[in-house]
Amino acid sequence: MPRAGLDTTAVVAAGAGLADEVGLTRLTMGLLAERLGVRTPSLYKHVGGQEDLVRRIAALAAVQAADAVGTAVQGLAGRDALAAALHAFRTFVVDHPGRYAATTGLEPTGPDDPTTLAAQRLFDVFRAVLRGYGLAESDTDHALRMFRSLCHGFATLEAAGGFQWSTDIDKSFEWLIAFTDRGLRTA
Amino acid sequence: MPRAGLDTTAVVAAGAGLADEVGLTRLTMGLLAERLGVRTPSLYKHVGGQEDLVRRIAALAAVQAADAVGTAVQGLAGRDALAAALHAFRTFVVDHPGRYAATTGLEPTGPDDPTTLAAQRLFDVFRAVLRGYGLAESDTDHALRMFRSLCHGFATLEAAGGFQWSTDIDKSFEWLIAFTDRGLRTA
DNA sequence: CACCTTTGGCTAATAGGAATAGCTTTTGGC
DNA sequence: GCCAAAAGCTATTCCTATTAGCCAAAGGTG
Repeated sequence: MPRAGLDTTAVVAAGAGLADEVGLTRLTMGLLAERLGVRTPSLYKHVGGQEDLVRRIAALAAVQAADAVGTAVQGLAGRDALAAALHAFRTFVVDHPGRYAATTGLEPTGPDDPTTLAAQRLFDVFRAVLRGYGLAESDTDHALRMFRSLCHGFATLEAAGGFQWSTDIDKSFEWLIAFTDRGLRTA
Repeated sequence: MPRAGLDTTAVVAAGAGLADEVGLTRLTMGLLAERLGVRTPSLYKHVGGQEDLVRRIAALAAVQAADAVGTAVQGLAGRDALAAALHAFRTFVVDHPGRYAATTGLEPTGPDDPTTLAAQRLFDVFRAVLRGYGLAESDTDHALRMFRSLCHGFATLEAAGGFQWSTDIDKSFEWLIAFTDRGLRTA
């Protein structure tokens, strides 16, 4: 029997892709194994189990989101940076709902948790965007949390199909950007 | 064997309570049955299965949240109403993380879905709060979505322990209220 | 009160997914 | 070519959801 040549990274990447396709809740070890052309128990040579797999997918998602937002923000400041960051984040979540879902609802195990570290990168990018608004030092953490709540809330609601009625979601998003920009400038 | 005297409402209520205690993901039919002093299959006389149970818990949560926020807002307007609504919502989610989690991540089955109807009640309360700001008709839906994203994002992040570092969460929440009020008044 | 239908509980059994044990073969360094 | 480690496999266990089918309790009706 020829070997599949898997390793942890490949398994996690495939898991993330599969989660995006079928939804995180329907991501099963058997389905992932089938996708990789392997029997289920073989996966346990590369990941510790389903919980470990989800944690690793979450870490991957955090890194990728931070990269996407960081790249989008390059060379911009103020409202342009804000709009670019929000757009990039939203796009990431819409394109990768499964792996983003992995990041929600996991209690952090500690400060050396890879997921925590990856999330830190995303915070740093957001913090850089806020810097352009010249907030007082004492306001920065609050603004960061507000910012994160807004991004996370909008993204999860949209990904879950939570916005029911007909008004154009893109327009709402632009409105939200303008709203945030206004609020930050008058802080 | 004496009867336990269960009905659908009792099962759902117990399920919601248990979800709050142990977390929605650890809510199992066996655990719920044990809590009710009954064997697992008996639950299927009252609810259609686990998915149905979660939907019913979600509907319950939406109704209760709408009641809590609606009551808190009574007789208030403007910034006071805004602050009261946000506080009530946050308190509800912190006190009932399990049942609130049930409301997230379920695709709406249709417009006559009880969960959708219950959520509608919550929207109406929020809409009433916004009315106090005298927004243009065209802005209302956008503001409503923004509002909802903010509430949902903050609440889920806090419930998941997502706010890591040390800054006081209550202070951040007050800051968020002031921020929103400012943004809405200059809309 | 006897009867009988409905209802809510039970035991037993099925199905499917996660995870482990232990065997086997490939792979890569020497 | 030899050998230890790694990566796959089959077989098995455990746990949870769910269904089938039986039986007793409640409650209405003569």
